[in-house]
Amino acid sequence: MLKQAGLRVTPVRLAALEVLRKAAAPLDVPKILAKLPPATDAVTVYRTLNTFTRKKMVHRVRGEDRSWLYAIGDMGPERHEHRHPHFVCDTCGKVECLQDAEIPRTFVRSLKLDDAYAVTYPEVVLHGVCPRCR
Amino acid sequence: MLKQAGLRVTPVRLAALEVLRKAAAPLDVPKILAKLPPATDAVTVYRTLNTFTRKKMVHRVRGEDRSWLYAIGDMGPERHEHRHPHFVCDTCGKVECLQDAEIPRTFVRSLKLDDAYAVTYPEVVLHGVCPRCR
DNA sequence: GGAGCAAATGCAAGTCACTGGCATTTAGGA
DNA sequence: TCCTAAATGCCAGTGACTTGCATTTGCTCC
Repeated sequence: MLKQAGLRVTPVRLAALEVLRKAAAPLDVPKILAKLPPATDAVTVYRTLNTFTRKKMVHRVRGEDRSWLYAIGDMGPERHEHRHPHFVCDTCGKVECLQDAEIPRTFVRSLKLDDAYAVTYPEVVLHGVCPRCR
Repeated sequence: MLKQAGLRVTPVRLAALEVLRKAAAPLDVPKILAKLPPATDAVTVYRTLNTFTRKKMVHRVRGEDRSWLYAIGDMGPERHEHRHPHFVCDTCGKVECLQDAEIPRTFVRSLKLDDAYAVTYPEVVLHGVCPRCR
């Protein structure tokens, strides 16, 4: 996979890929770092993930706390596309996955977007006040 | 307004409220700080805004990057509800407002959400690749 | 119109995610 | 095996934000 991208095969890269491969969900850098051997240099990991992103080996998505989360190719957007909306409570700041509600397949189309934009998936965040804060 | 919330009336608080009152859009702390008298202590402003948030005098919404934006009560979510979707390019990371596309009024209802959640506005972020990165 | 005190402030210092510079090491083609 | 560009590791720096603590200041109660 590294060779395919024209990158050298190095221990850090292999380890990072392995962590992402085993991950059940997209991870941010600190979480990745925690799963890597203790002596691993944080700077290298940041650079490694930037490289992976540039080479499109991983998907980089925004986390709820507005950090970047990384996920390996075949478990990227498709598997984690969050077909369900999220709910952000503007009082307590908590975020919930609304598993039950599904974003209609027709939704993106209904926006009548310019064809120049290639949408991979829609993210819906409902703002409001959660049951606990009302 | 401060007294109503059971807070003391102090110069920093008055100035911060004034800045938010005059703001056309939600601001993050650095931006607020820039509009305050030069000698204003950043720590105090952070604390002030946390206090305002706790007392529900301001709305705190998430910014595009990992930051909080603050807006005063009556120009909070309603006036800045971003009735239009946003587009995030997962290649270059840039965020755009898709002014032309409007989120259907019926959208939130169509999700058939639990009544316990009081939705003030829906935020839609389309992920994909922007025209420039294709 | 004080006096007293909790609340608010200001300053120093610390944390945390992340970046840039630069010397050293190393992968991998010749 | 050699050589070089690529990758790493370490240092230091940035920028947003927090914590601790001593000092100041609104505000209540006399």
